[in-house]
Amino acid sequence: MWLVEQVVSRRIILHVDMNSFYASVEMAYDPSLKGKPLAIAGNVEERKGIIVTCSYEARAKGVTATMPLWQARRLCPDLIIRKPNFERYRTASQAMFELLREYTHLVEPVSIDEGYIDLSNFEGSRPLEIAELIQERLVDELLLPCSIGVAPNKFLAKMASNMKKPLGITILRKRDMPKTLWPLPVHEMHGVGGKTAEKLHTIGVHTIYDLAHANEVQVKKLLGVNGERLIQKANGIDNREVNPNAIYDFKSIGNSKTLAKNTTKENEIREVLKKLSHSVSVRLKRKEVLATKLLVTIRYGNLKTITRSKKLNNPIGEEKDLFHEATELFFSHWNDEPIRLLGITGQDLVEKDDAVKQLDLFSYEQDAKDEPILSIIDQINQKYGEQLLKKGIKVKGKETPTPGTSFSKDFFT
DNA sequence: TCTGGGGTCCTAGGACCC
DNA sequence: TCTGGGGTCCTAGGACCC
Repeated sequence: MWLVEQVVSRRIILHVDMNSFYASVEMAYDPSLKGKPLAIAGNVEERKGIIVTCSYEARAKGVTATMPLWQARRLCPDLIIRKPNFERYRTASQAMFELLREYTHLVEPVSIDEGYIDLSNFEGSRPLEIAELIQERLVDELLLPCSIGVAPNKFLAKMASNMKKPLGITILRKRDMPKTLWPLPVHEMHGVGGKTAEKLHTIGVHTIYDLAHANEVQVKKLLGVNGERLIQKANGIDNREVNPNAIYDFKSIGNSKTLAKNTTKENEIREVLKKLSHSVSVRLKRKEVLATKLLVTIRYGNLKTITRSKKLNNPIGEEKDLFHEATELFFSHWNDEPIRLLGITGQDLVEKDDAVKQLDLFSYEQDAKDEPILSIIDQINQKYGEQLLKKGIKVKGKETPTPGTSFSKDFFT
């Protein structure tokens, strides 16, 4: 126990946070944009465009992320607006993480533009020197500015990287907390949003100090298990590890689209669901996974948003299957009011190979009673024959198990 | 002229089973 | 007569983050 605490307390974690990432990448591609008020905005030609991110020159004029485009233009008439170019951002992101991995493999990307590094076992230079080197190199080699937090755990590193922007490096030790962390309003804490802050205010918690010293029972009653975690973090305790493999266990893949105009037309709705099914299918295939649960999001004209989901008998990934399930879900729950946004998300993802094995076991049990055996074999062959063949598995057609018995491994040669 | 699109995690109620 | 209690699965919604 003593040993564990020694090890834990000696960790050195960096949080690297890229400064106005999309805008910086655009500036790296087109140096003429440098030093100018630049905003990246979606839906530029439609009425619902909002600012995704903007340069510090734009921020100086009052432009902020999520601000409607028309409002940003009014605040900053010479604002340069670019549409997002995700391919570019992904490429820049990869280059950025590769640079970080030159120092250790213990790099955990959190999103496209931020990540944690565990330098606890790094020999040689001091953590601050490494942070400075990383920051310099990202600017010199990729033209991308970042802020870095250096701390004994993820939470403090995250809070630290947020303290100096742009191009800051902040060390936040536990003994610095009373001076730098505790005086901050509680809503500036990572994990505390508007609603949680409001709830905390009702019990007299206004600063991170207040939270650190709040009554645990009271906070837990108010916020559930999250309340306990928040109190721990406010006290500088966070034992979460830096996990370089976290990016591989993604849980869902979805796409949604705010329509140019609200609609009640069925053919338009089908058209949108079709496009969404297509893009989700492409992304599922790229990651070689299938969805065992499908979620449809409907946002009405009054911004009321509902989700309807369905557990699927068989994992799916094909556009037509996604479309089929999505339309069924949609039309059995739509209240006929005008639609503003539609979304399709595949959840509970399984590896394609696993899915094939499981499907065979189940599909026989479910379908066998009503259908001739051969047609089930045909079904499997039709749907998965290609994949099975690739793996050197051939489905036998001559076996005739009694309906009601389940498939065994012997069913495949 | 308000408010996009990609996610994760947690909670809570009902069904169902033992 | 008047109904336990625990566990799991499914679904819907909410909060939060970038």
